[in-house]
Amino acid sequence: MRQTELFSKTHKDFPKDEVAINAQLLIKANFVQKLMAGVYSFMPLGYRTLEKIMAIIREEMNALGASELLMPALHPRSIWDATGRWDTMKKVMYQFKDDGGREFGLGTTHEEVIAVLGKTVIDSYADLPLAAYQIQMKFRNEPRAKSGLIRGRQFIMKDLYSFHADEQSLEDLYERSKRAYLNVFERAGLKAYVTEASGGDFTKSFSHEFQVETPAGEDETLLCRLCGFARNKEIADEKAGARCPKCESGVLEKAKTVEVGNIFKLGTKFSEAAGLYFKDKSGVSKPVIMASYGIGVDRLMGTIVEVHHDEKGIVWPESVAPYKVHLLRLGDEAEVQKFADEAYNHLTQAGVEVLYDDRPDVSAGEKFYDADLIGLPYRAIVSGKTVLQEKIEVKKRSEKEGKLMKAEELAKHLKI
RNA sequence: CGGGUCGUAGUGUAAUGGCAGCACGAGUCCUUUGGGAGGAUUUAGUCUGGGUUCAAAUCCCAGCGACCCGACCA
Repeated sequence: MRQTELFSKTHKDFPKDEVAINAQLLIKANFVQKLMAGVYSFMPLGYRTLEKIMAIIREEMNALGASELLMPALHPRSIWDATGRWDTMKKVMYQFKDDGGREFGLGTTHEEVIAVLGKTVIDSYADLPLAAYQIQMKFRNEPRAKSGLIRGRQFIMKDLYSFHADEQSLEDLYERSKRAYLNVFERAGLKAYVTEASGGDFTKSFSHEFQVETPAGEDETLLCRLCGFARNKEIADEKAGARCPKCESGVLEKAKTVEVGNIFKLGTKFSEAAGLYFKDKSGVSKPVIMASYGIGVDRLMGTIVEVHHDEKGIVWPESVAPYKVHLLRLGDEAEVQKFADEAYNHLTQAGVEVLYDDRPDVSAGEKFYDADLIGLPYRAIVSGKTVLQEKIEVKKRSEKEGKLMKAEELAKHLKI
């Protein structure tokens, strides 16, 4: 991508109202723009990062045997009345009427819709288990949107729903989903703690949250760094400083964390409400057992920035960086242009994702600042100096010193 | 939803009742090009509505909006 063609421009100043680091950096580097509190546009660089994150999520969900689908954001009141949640979720659901007086809500979550869909594919125990997921926009009337991408009124969520004939089948997928979730977060550059939390209205057992430690977090989690045990502070009987109840040798610490995912056993509440039943082996009709599994996709992006940045800007993990290499052309002389164009073409054709700062009349210093701010994993420089040696100067964002190499060498290096 | 802070050019800021100014950005021209270059010139603003006053960006009231603390958070 040539930067002269990119629908994006960095800002010289931090946005004055933002305190959250993820909001400051993502807006300054123009990965996102705020339309109103808790509602963001994803600019080309931000959208590419989102796509990278979504690709990781898709791989892990598909590996669980789940099918991807897409449900509507606009829901009729009737499906929410069936579960009684039209009233109980009044405060968080955007609800409205059309000119004819019909009532609608914008989806806060999709248990109601998926249960209805389940009826079209599930008849018998032989159809189970099944799992389906989507990556879609959710709407919640947050009384207080805050912390940039961490808590929005409109946000992107991956929601997976699973359907089972018995508890054992549910337990099996539930445990496998924990591993899949940890894979997602690890691949995105985050260490997540599987955290015991309240099971909510639907189950007596715990639900599980995936918490990432960062000062920007709005949750408080008691965790044991020794064995990785973690419990939401809201339900914990223990206090900070107490011995870990799991490994019995670590000490529990209170940490600020961001909840990037959660998994819930739903039981049969939604299947019963929607009339989602299956025939077991003896021909008896039973409600399908369900579970739901969520990941806040854009919240995950914000959390990555909270964890991976320095005083100069973002330091993207390679797995989610919008491009792998930021190629900077310093100087507009014909030889430099030609050499830089060739390097860009070579890398691109070799399959390397390159953002090419081909802007004319922009000082070297400004290009350096922008490159540090945007935070791609590798910076490659072409200038009068490097052209003389017929090489480019390559430096990792996370390192101080670069070295000269040919474009072919860089392409080869990145392929490994 | 309670409490607090705050709304001035595209962005960041100054002007504490008396001519709305500065920097960056953007446009044009010239010079520059390894860590946000220099000169010349042009451009653009007081959130909305009401009130007080000879006079309001400034004081008062209301609304709208942003951020922070709390409450809330399938």
